[in-house]
Amino acid sequence: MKDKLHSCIEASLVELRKLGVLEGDEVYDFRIEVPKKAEHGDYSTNLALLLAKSMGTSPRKIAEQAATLLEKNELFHSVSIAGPGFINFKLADEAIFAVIGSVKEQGESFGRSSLGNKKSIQIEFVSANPTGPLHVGHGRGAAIGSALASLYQACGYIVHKEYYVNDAGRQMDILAVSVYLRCLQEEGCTLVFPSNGYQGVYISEIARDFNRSSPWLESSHQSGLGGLITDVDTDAAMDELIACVKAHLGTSSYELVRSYATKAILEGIKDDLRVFEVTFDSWFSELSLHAEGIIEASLNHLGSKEYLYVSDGATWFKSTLSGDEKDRVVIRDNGQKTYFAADIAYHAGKFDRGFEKLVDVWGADHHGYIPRVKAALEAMGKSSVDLDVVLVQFAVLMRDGAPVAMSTRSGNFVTLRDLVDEVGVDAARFFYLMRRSDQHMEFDLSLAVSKTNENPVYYVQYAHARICSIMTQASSLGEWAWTEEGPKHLSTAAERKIAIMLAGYSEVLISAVKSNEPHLLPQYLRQLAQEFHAYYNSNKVLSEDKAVRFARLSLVDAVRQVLANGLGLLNISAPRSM
RNA sequence: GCGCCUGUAGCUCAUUUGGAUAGAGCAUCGGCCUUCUAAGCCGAGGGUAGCAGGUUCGAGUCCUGCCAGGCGCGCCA
Repeated sequence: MKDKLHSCIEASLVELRKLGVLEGDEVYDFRIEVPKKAEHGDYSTNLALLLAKSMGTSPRKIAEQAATLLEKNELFHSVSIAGPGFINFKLADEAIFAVIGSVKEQGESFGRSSLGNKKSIQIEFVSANPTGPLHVGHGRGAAIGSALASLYQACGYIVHKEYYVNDAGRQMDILAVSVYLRCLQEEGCTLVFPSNGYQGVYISEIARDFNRSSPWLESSHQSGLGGLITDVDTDAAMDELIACVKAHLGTSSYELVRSYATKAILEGIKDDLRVFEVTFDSWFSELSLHAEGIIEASLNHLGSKEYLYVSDGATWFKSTLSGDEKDRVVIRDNGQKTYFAADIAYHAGKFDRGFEKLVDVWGADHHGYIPRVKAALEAMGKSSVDLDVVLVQFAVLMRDGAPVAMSTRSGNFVTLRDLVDEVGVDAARFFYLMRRSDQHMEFDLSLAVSKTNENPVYYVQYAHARICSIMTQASSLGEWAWTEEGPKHLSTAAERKIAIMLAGYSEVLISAVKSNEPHLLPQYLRQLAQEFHAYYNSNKVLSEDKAVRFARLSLVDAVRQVLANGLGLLNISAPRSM
């Protein structure tokens, strides 16, 4: 509808130029908006305010001239001028309620658009280190990433969802050592478990399973690790411990422990996501980049363009060339490639795989990482503007009014699975998606768990269920249909408001995609549900008057369809009864 | 110290990307089930949008300076 208005106004601009009222051929970025107050009409535009600025005349005067022209269009019931020079439109009933027919006709695909023009986009999200189960912090990234994926898809993009598995590097060594120490303990060895190892109970469970499946370990258990395990919890001590375990087990056995542990954790993560109904198209292993020499290749590429230099025995990437605070190490003086080196190869590789646009969903604590990745993409000859990084803030987890400390290392955290078990997928998702992702969010566990009825998801779902119930009863009264007479029987402000909201659904999806802000959809759905609930309470849908009944049924059925479509994109159920 | 982000009702958050009188939920108070689901609706109270300037027809939104909070600042990932 806004598009239609937009072209009407464009046409009137041409007229104004012909009449000599308007000079030049400047393009004006005027906006069509739905005013907050119904008295201001169905739609309004700030066109005259913009014109006045460049022409140096009074906005109201221009508005009047434009309004006289526009009034001739049969789309409008009336055109008026208000305030500093807003042009307000009241549309003809037929135009306003035409959306009902569109919803009916398009059904599940109502709201979809071709904005993306089949552009291929990859969305990477969650990508949590495989060192433990997903906790409630990861849940937000999972919800946002999957919602974004659906939104992009609805807007005409070809979407690929990926999970980047950080299965290489020191953290995985720490994981392997943690598991191995638990293996020894299971077999009766007494040892001091380092506090900077992974201490969650799930580590012991993995160790137990591993012991059962790998009796070859027994000999190594018996010999123990000697006196090398200390309770000094420094990074250096951990490195020493890692080296010690590697030497003790030998490379192949050590790799066996490590890959077993990684696999077990990853299976757990996949399970957590399955329970949360989040799916991925691919799981990309960081290890595979190392194994296949891909990192090497991308470093060579950077080297050949003179983006690398050696200093203090390490190899550095000149990220400051693209505005990063400092240059970054890609190869440490011990010869090991950094995580960043892998990330360069990974991100550049995404474009080589054919994706035209990338979205990364990261924890907000990684914000300092953006400049170096963008710098790397530029240096690799890719366009950094095709990478959007969506930062997801996860500030405080509250229980009984007090913050809950969370740490993967200590195993002291609330898992995503626990949350989903307690409140269900629908409530958890809606809760995560309701607020701007880059905004700190207070997650009140006591509230989420104990008073689930306060979750706004039920408010939206309830509206849907209510309409379904009406529909069931309507069908028992016989066939009904939306006819040309319909608009005549829909005349209240509330009915217009609902129709305008329905017409704006597609734009909500588009702006959510353009700004990577999925929360716009839940906000919209809540508002639509609110309009419906209010309408329901003051107007009987199943009126005695057949014509009125048909019109109202058509309106609320369109609401039902849009609620269902929106909830569907968020992967939240739209129950027929509650 | 430097960088990024944030500051809106008692609490948790929105605010159509610079628009008209800043809105919801929770909490408090008062109404509405003998008409379609009360997980709902209607009403009341509650605001110097951190503070101070600036930009312009117009600022919660943009700019500057303070104040407060969060995160980041490693040859970790």
